Amino acid sequence: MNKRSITIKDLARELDLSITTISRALNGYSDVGEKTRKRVQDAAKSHGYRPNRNAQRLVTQRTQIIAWVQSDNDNKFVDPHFSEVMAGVLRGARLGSYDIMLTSDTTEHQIDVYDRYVRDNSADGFIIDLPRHNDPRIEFLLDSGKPFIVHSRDVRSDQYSWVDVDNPGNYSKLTQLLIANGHKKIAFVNGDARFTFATARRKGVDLALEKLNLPKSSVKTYNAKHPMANAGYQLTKRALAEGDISAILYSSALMAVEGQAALLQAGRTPGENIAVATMDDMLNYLDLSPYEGIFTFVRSSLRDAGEQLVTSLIEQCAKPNVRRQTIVPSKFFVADDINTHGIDLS
Amino acid sequence: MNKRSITIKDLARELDLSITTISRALNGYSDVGEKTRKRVQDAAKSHGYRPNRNAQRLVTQRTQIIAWVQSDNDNKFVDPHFSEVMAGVLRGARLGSYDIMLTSDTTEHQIDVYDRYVRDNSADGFIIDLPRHNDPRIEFLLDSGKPFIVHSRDVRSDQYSWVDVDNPGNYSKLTQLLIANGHKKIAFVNGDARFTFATARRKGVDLALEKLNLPKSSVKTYNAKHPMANAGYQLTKRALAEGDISAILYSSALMAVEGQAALLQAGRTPGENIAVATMDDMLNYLDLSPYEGIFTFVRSSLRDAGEQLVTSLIEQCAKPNVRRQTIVPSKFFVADDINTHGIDLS
DNA sequence: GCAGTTTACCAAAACGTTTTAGTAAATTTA
DNA sequence: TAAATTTACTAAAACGTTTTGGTAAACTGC
Repeated sequence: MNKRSITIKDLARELDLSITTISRALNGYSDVGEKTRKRVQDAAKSHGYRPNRNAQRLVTQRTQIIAWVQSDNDNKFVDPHFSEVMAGVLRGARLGSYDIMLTSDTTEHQIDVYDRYVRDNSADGFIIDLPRHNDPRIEFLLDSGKPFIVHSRDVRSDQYSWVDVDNPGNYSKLTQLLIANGHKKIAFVNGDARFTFATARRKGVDLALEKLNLPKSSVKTYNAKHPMANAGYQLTKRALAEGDISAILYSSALMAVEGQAALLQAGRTPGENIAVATMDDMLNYLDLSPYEGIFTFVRSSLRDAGEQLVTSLIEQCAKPNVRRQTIVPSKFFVADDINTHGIDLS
Repeated sequence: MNKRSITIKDLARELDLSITTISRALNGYSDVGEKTRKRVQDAAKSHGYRPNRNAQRLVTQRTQIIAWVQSDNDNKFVDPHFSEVMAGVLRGARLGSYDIMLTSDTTEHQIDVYDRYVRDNSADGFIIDLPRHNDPRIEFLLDSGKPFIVHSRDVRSDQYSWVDVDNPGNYSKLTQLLIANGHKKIAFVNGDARFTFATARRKGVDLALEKLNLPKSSVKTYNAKHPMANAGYQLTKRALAEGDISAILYSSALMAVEGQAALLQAGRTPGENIAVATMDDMLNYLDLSPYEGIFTFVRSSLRDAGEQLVTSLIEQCAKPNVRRQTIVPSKFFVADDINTHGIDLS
C-alpha cells in the first residue's frame, strides 16, 4: 500500500550510473551508448518507472495540461452540447499526450479561475467555449500572453486562435432555401443573443434577406434565454401564436426536436404543412437521421470541433506565435418538400 | 507577455526576510510576528503572488487533483448522464479546492491510464463512474492503495467508498405500486446488464415479485445495449409488439421520454391506457415535471450524487483509512392513475 | 540579575526531475 | 605518435516550494 514510486535515483543506484545518464537515456539523447540505453530502458520498464510529473513540470515550466473552465451559473445548467465537445477535446488530448483540467464556476467568477491558473502554473493553455459578446475571458487571456483557443469567435477573431462553424454562411443558405420554396413568413428560434454564435446565425439570415431584397421582418427571431429548459417547445408555441408562419428555423437540433411537440399540438406536421430547418450538432443521444427528408438541416460535428480545438491549442503551446483559425465543415440535408433551386450548398 | 510569475524568493528579497518566514506567514504558522505576517500578506496580495502548484505538489507529495477517466468506446458514446454527475463533481471540487483531471480512453485501455496516473503522481484520488460487474478498475485501484470512490457499487462494496441510490428499494417499490394497481403484465426497459446499476434495479423488481408471490415472468426485462441511440423508443416498440402489457417500467427518464413516442404511435396514452413508471435523474435538459401526475417516478439528483462523490473522496484523501458509503435520497411522485395502497414510499 | 521560557526569525535540506558545463577515454587525423 | 575530435559518461545547479532543526533576543519569574 502507498508504496513510494520508483525514481530516477533508484534506477541510477541499481545500474551504477548517474541520474543524468538515466534521464538522457530515457529522453532519447544521442550522448548515451547503445547498450547502456538498452540497459536503462529495460530496467525502467521492468520497474514500471514513470517520471514524476510534478518534478518534470517544476523544472520544465510546462505542465502538459490544458484547462477548461465551465460556467455553471446558480448551479443550474450544463449545456447538453458540452459533453459532445468535451468528448472531442478528450480524444485530441489523449492523442497529443495532454491532460485536461476541468473546473466550473459562475460566469462572473471565471476570470478569477483563469487568473489563478495563469499565476500558479497550473496549465499551459486554455479553451474557451461558448463565448459571449465582449467576453472578458478573451480579453483576460489575450493580455496574459498565455496560449488559448476559442470555440466560436467574436469581433477580435483575428487576434487569437479559434475553431468555428460557418454560421453566417449556413444560416444564409438555410434562409435562402426556405424563401426560394415560397416561404415568406418564417420564425427563427435562436439561442441566447448574448452568445456570439446566436448573433452570427441571425446575421446569416439577414444576409440572405438583404441579398433577396426582403425586409428583415420576414424572419422574426425568438431568442432563448440561457439557461432555459425546453426552450424549443416554449418558443415554438410563442411563434405559432404570434405569426402566420409557414416555416420555422431552429438554432439547434435539440430545440427543433423539442419544438416538434408544439408543432404537432397545433396541427402542423413538419414536411407537410410546415417547413423545418435547423443545424444538427450530431449530439450522440439526439440522432437526427430519422428526420432526413422531413427537416432540412446542416450537419456539423461538435466532436470534431472539440478535437480540432485541442489539436490546434497543443500546437500553439509548442510555438506560441502560431495562430490557428479553423472552420469545421458542414453538410446539407434537404427535406423532401424543399427544392434546392440551384442554391450552392457545397 | 509570458512574464515569469512572482515567487516566494522575490517576496523574501523585497521584504528582507527569509523564504521560510514568507512561507510560514502565508501558511498561517504561529511562529511569525503579527506585523511581519501583515507585511507579507500585503506584499503577496499586491504582487498577486500564488504559490507554484507544481513546486508545492513536488514537495508535499499531494496534488489536490482528482482524476476521472471517462470511457469512450469507438469514439462513439458519451453518456448523457455524464455531464450531470460531472456538474456536481465540479461543484464539490471547487468547494474543496481540488481540481478535476479528465481523461478518456476505451474501456480496455482504462487501466493503463489509472496505472500511469498512480505511478507518475498525477492525482491524489480517483472517481469511477458507471461500474460494470467485476470491473477491473475497482480491482486495480483496490490494490494500488490509492483513494478512490465509486458511483454505484458491486459485490465488493464493503471494501471501498461509494455513492449510490437505493436501486433495489426504489424499483421494488415502483413494481409493488404497479402491481397493487392491478397491472399483471409489465415490461421493464432497463439499462445494459453489464452495468451494476441495471442488475440492481432488476433485483428490486424481483424482490417485489417474490414478496407478492408472483412469477418473475410477470415483468419482462428489455435491456438496452450500451451504447444505443434512442434505446427507449426501440425497446418500447419491441415490448409492445411482444406482450400484452398494461404497464411499462423504465430505467431512466431519458428512455421513458423516448419511449413515449412509441407508446403514442401504438395508441397507448400514459396515464390513460398504460401506466408508466421510471427513475428521474433530474437531467437539467430533461425536466420531468410536466409528467407529474402522468408518470409515476422516483426522483434522485445525479448532481447531488456527483457532489457527494467528490466530497467523500477529498475526505478520504486526507484520512486514507476512512471509507464513506452514501445512499443519495430519492423522492416518489405517484401518477394520478396510481393509488398508493398504503405502500411506504418514504 | 539570572535561569527558564517564549517569541520571532532563519539556514539548509528535501522533493524528482532536466539541463549545463564539463571530463576522461577512445578514436581519428596528419 | 602527437594533436584533434568524438564518444560516453557525470557533478552540480536549478526549478519553487515546505519542513526540520535550529538560534538569538526578548520576556518571565523569583
